[in-house]
Amino acid sequence: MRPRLSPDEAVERSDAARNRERLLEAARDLIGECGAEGLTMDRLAEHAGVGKGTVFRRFGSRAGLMLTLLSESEAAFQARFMFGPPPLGPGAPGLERLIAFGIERIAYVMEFGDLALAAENASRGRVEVPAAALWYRHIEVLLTEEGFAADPWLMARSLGATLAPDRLLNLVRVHGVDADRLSDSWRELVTRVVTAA
Amino acid sequence: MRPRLSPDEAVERSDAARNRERLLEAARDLIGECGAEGLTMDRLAEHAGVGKGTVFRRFGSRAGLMLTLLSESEAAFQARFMFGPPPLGPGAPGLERLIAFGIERIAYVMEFGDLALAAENASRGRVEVPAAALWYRHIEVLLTEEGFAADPWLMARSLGATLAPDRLLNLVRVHGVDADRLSDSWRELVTRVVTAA
DNA sequence: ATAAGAAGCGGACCGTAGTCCGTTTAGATG
DNA sequence: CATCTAAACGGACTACGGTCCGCTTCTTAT
Repeated sequence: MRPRLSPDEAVERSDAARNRERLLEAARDLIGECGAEGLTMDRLAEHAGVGKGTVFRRFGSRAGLMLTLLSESEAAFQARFMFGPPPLGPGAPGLERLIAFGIERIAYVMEFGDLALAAENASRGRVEVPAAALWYRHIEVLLTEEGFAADPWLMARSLGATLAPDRLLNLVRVHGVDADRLSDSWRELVTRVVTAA
Repeated sequence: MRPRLSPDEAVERSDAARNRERLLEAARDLIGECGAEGLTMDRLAEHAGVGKGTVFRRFGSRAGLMLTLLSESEAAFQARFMFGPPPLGPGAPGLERLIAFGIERIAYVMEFGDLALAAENASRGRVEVPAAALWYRHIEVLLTEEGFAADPWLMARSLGATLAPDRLLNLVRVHGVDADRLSDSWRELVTRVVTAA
């Protein structure tokens, strides 16, 4: 009898693995050529030499694809604020970590912004980027650590909204704001929020 | 010779006016039936008995249509915070007006959120809702009035991001947060930002 | 090796926003 | 009333994201 595999340990079929590699490579190619917003699922399928159905089978949606492309850099970012050296990682006071978090996030968006933007726009009904829950939680913990008692859960989300890629990119690209100015404003914001009135 | 009219005083042709009325009525009908997200441009055209091209000629895009539908309530909202009675309108201290502004905005989004959401999603490249410039300016002025000196322009936009319809609706619909809690958090936020450290 | 069944595959198909362009018509002119 | 022209019209067309389902291929048990 064929051993039933639990979903976790299900093995990927070899052809499936090959196609996934092809698709990711093709995706990076196309993004390199045309930018993230120039990547369409049809062109990706054609460029990778697979059917369109395969693309959607792998990644579920365009957003899912973008998320996959982002995952390494996202993971690296997460690792840095959770386990890395201070002031971003543990070891520094909460406020300093909060400031560092925003500044690093701003830098991150400057680098991977288009991709993050494409990942956010789940076509149907605003699906939240899964990593976001982690950032919010992180901010919430730091707020609490600094003695912020009034609904830190919600305040974390408000502060996090300030760092949303679409907003930041809009400020930079349309209004010509630079990263330093964004960082200064973030510092001012969180400092005032944390400092008891 | 036919007098040349400047673009401002160009008169709308009678058939155009008739069609616009038909379209707006049909749009309100369909939204009443299916909600804002259920309104498609094809169905609108059919329901109004006009061609699809006419719909786009009138409103430019789906977002433009939604904006038009919102315009009266938007105008009313603007009038209230610019000329209405305190604490929302002039006459109250800046901080109180700021608090009132957020609370009213939250209430507004609870009422017209879907429409506002549909108006925001300009399909091509993040066009800013024109009214937003006014809100931001309003917040900026109030911040300055309260003695906030560190880049009030940018801080106004950060605070404004907190009140974005997609975010608020997500909190309410997905996380079950209610308007009062949002209002409390807003009060806390702006109070801390305005109160000098 | 063979058979069986699950996993994967592909591309026709759908709904949607938005564009294009040949045709119609309002309404001003004489 | 006849004429003329710019504005308005309409619907076929494109591009895109996403779904569906009959066919193919990998994997494993016999």
